[in-house]
Amino acid sequence: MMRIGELAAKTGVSVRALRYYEEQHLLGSERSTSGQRHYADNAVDRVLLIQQLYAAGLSSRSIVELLPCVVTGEVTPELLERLSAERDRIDRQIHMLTDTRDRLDTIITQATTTFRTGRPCD
Amino acid sequence: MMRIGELAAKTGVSVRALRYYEEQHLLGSERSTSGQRHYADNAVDRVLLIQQLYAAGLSSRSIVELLPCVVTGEVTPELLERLSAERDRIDRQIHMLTDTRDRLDTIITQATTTFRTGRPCD
DNA sequence: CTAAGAGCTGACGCTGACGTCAGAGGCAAG
DNA sequence: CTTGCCTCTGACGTCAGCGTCAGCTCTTAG
Repeated sequence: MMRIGELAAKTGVSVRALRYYEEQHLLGSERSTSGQRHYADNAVDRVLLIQQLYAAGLSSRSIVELLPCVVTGEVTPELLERLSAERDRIDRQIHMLTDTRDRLDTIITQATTTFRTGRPCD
Repeated sequence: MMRIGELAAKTGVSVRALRYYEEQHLLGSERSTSGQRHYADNAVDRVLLIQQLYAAGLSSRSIVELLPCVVTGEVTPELLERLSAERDRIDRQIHMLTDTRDRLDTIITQATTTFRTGRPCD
C-alpha cells in the first residue's frame, strides 16, 4: 500500500492529476482513518492505462465507461459498440497522422536535396 | 474572389474559425473598400492544410512558423529542425495510437469470441 | 517533542481553439 | 426603399485537464 506521492513518482503523473482521476471515478483508493489515500501496486498499471487512453484522445467520460471492460475483458454489446467506435476513431486518426507525417517527410527530403544540390529555388 | 461564408462552406470550417486564423496570421485576405474579406480559390487548400496541421496536434504558433515552407518548399536549417521535430512527434504519436488501437482490437476480438462461445466469464 | 515534509479539501487560474452574442453596417432582389 | 441575409468588430463564454495557492492535518525522523 503506497501513498499518493509514491504513486505519482512511479507513474510520472502529478499528485493533482491522480486526485483528479479519483474525482472522475477513474481511479479508486482506500482511505486511512485520517483520510489519506492508499493504493495497491496494480494502481500503477491502471494509471498508465488511463494516461494511454487520454493520449489516444479519449475524454474522462469515455474512459470511465470503457475502463472496466478494458481491465476485465468483460463487455456488453453496448460497450462493444462504444469500444469499436473509439477504435475506428483512433484508426482514422492514425491514417490522418500518417498522411501528415509523409507530407512533412516529403518536404524534409526535398529540402535536404536542395541543400546538397545547392539550388534552394529550383 | 469569394467571401468568408463561401470559404466556410467549401472547407467545412466555421466563419469564426476563419477569422481566428487571420488573427493568428495563418490566413491572409484582401479587403473590399467596405472592409469585407475576399479570398482567392487557393485559400480552400490552405484552410484544409491548416486543419490537417491542427489535427496533427500543432499549435497556431507552430503552424504559422511552418506554413510558409510547407507551401513553398523553401526552408532554412532552423525550420528544417522544427519540421523534423514535429515529424518525430507525429511519428511517436502514431506508434502510441497503434499500440492503443491494437489493445482495443484484442479486447474486441476476445469479446466477440466470448459471445460466439457463450462463455462471458471464462 | 518538534520540525519538516507529505497529504487533505476547496477553490480559483490557465490555455487554446474556437462559440456566441451585441450592435452596426453592407448588398442584391423585388 | 426596404427587406433579409451577409459581414464587420469587439468582447465575453466554454471546456478539459490539470497547475497553483491557502489553510489545515498527518506522519515520521531525530
